[in-house]
Amino acid sequence: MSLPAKYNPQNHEDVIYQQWEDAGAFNPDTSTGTETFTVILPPPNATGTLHLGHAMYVVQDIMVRHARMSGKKTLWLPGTDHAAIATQNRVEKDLAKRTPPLTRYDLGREKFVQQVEEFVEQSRDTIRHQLRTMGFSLDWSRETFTLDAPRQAAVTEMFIRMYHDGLIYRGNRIVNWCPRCQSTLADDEVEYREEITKFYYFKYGPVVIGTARPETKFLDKTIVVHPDDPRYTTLHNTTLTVEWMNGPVQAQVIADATADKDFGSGAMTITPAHSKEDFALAQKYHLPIVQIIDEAGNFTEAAGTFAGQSASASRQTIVDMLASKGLVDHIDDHYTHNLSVCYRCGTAIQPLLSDQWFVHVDQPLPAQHQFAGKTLKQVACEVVNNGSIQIIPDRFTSTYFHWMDSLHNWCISRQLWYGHRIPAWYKDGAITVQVDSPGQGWKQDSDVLDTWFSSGMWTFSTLGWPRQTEDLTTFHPTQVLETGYDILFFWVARMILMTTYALGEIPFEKVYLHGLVRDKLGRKMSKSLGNGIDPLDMSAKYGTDALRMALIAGTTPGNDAKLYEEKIASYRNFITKIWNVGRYILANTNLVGTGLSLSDQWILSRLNRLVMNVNHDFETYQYSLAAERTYDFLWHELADWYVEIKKFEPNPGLLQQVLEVILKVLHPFVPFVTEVLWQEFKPGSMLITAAWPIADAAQIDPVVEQQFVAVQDSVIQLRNLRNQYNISYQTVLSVYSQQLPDSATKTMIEQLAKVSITDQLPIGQLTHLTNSRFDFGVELSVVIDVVAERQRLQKEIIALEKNLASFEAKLNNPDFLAHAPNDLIENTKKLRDEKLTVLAENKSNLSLLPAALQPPK
RNA sequence: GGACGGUUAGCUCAGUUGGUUAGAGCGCCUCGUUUACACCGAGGAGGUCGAAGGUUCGAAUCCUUCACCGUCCACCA
Repeated sequence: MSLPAKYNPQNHEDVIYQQWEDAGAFNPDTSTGTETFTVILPPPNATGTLHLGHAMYVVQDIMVRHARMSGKKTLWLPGTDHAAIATQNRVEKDLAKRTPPLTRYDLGREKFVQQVEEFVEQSRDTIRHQLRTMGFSLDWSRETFTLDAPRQAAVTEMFIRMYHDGLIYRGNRIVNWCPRCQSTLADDEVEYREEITKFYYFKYGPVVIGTARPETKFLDKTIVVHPDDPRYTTLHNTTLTVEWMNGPVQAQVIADATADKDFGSGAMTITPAHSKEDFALAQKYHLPIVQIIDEAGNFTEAAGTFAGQSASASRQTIVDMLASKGLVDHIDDHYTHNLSVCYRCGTAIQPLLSDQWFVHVDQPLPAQHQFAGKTLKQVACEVVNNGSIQIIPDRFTSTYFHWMDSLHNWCISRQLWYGHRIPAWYKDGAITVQVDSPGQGWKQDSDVLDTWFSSGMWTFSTLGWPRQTEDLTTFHPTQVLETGYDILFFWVARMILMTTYALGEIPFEKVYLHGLVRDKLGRKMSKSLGNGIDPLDMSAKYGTDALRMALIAGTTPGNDAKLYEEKIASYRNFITKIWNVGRYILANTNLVGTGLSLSDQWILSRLNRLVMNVNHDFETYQYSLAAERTYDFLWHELADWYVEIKKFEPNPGLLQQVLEVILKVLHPFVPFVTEVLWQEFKPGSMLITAAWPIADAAQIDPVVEQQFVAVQDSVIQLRNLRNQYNISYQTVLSVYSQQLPDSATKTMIEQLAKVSITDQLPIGQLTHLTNSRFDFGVELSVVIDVVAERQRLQKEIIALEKNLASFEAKLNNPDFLAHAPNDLIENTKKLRDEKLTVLAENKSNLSLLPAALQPPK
């Protein structure tokens, strides 16, 4: 059976994945390991398809495959997130495209939710397929969904517990309202967009006030000035009658440091129902709070004649009206400010007053709790602070603390139809929180929960909580959470909050944050830019293994990585290389000899060194380094040198041994091609039979490595000489050496450089090879081009002299001799002497050159 | 406004606790139809490590300041 010269991934990947799945190889229940290794997949949103960001899950697959091969009972648990806002928006968008366009209200809640569920079912199928295509070794038997029945039960239970512990409350607060989504948003779901707009200055009694949003100012009757602002000292705590939008109003003046003396006129009026800061002031001074704009973005009755009209559309009318009253002082046309917008749809946020559910992050936990007396916030800080949870890279730790410090109570109710219904029931002003309806006439809260509430429970709800399942005791806490740094706050922080509360333990030991995948120009990949790369396209074109390598190599934790097709193509070449090395070795196993030659000892030393280094890389989460190291070994040591040497040297059966180990080391990165090759010479699936290799330190021999480097150096020198003088490999070059190397080494150099080494002094003059550890000479008569040879020697001499100068400078420096470690000094001396010898030879060659040969005519 | 990250070869990036002559891949140039591989092989050119100071026998690496690019947080009516 002979393998084709090119590896075609499409012929193997699906088959191999199916084999793995059929064998139950991803299910930890089949493992006899005692130590567990658990990773819960960050659930992709059920909004359609996976993108390259999700392809970064490959980091988890590498961790998980490595752990599994190392004998650990390994669980990687898949699932999807219902992503309330995102999914609902997606379906609403589809509805709007229909003829005639539909809204969710046309369908009604029940039918609409049904539509969303159908869409989600379809998405989840696509996602399952994509995750398999990427080769991810997920335990599909434990697949979950944030909105399936067990998770529903868990979320409801959590809400009820937190409510009874006083950690969830209902309150009337300013919230971020998205008029398009018709829902509240958490603080961190609000994004800011810089915008140049008009800034209006109005005459308001004796002061001038500034605003970017005149339409909110109808009922303003409180002026705030800074206590130390000399311009307004006389006004403090007075009440004035001022002419305003709907006629004269009674306005009181408050002195409070919130007012910025240097901004605008230094005086402002406040709008308590539509600004967080103003709301806080209103509470502080017990001012009336009246809503002017409603959930739809229209004026309420409070706006008088404007009631029912769109607030944003009425801005100009209102300004005109004030102008006609002579109340416009001036207008600044180039005011830059940050407009707050919805992170989902980009619509401008309308802050407004509303009854909502909140998680209380500053409420001490009850007496019976593990962390009794501490607040959620404190616990979440503590577990990171004391090292129970480690964030990689470390610098995100301070970001985490900073965010935690400024965390306010978390608004968790969303006015959506799709999601976890809030288990609160109302009747005649009474409220009760429980799973089922208390009885006749009780109405359930119509809101659903923020999607991060359920994903915050992800490490334990997926394992069966609140039931004390075997999975929960076996696999929790998990070892690693691997995700993008962009959701450190959204998700990671909330998982820590909720898990420490629910279980009294951490959700994971390490948080490994990967960077974002960007295009070649460093831009975020997005549909609107059209610069996205579909992982499935790349997988089909270059193979999954190549895509995986491209995603890992050159990426370090927390730093963004660029991905482009050429990079994937170059790793496709690497996969072909693996294939061909494997193919060659498997076809040439019969040339058996005995005893270990220099090259055999060398490859064993290098191989064991590689395993040792890769182990260290895994321990320190440096997957990119591990991948590159292995790449380099396979291509530039095993293939370029060892395999080439074994074409003429007796083979003591090492080739296959080396292949076996290198396939294992490669497997977490490129599971498919390694599995295919494995099955060519081993019974059974690699995934089940291959154990992670152990480095044998006794095989690592620096002396052997050094000896081999000398051979490599000489061969490269000789090849270089050939290239320089255009001497074809058909011509066997005669090389003189006063002392012949041992016969195996002699053969190696002769074969690899296509030369013949002799100790018979030739008739003509010799040119010595720079740096050659074997002190080879080549007869000058074969060097045809005297001018070129002169140039070559001169160049070498200049380089050598430069080197020499730097060594001499060090060695002549008494401080260096006094402070530097001894071996460094010795090494420097040795190098200096070597350079000196070679330099002398080169100079002598140069001086002989014109005498030995006539210059060309 | 506050903080963080980046700046190393034409491009994309490595560079472990300061220590021999700063590396790789791609690209480029020269050569090669040597039966594992042209998705290949051999060789080569190319960098005063963003700038300026400082610490040190010794700095890409540590410290200070600055410049440019990027990101996050906060947000002023």
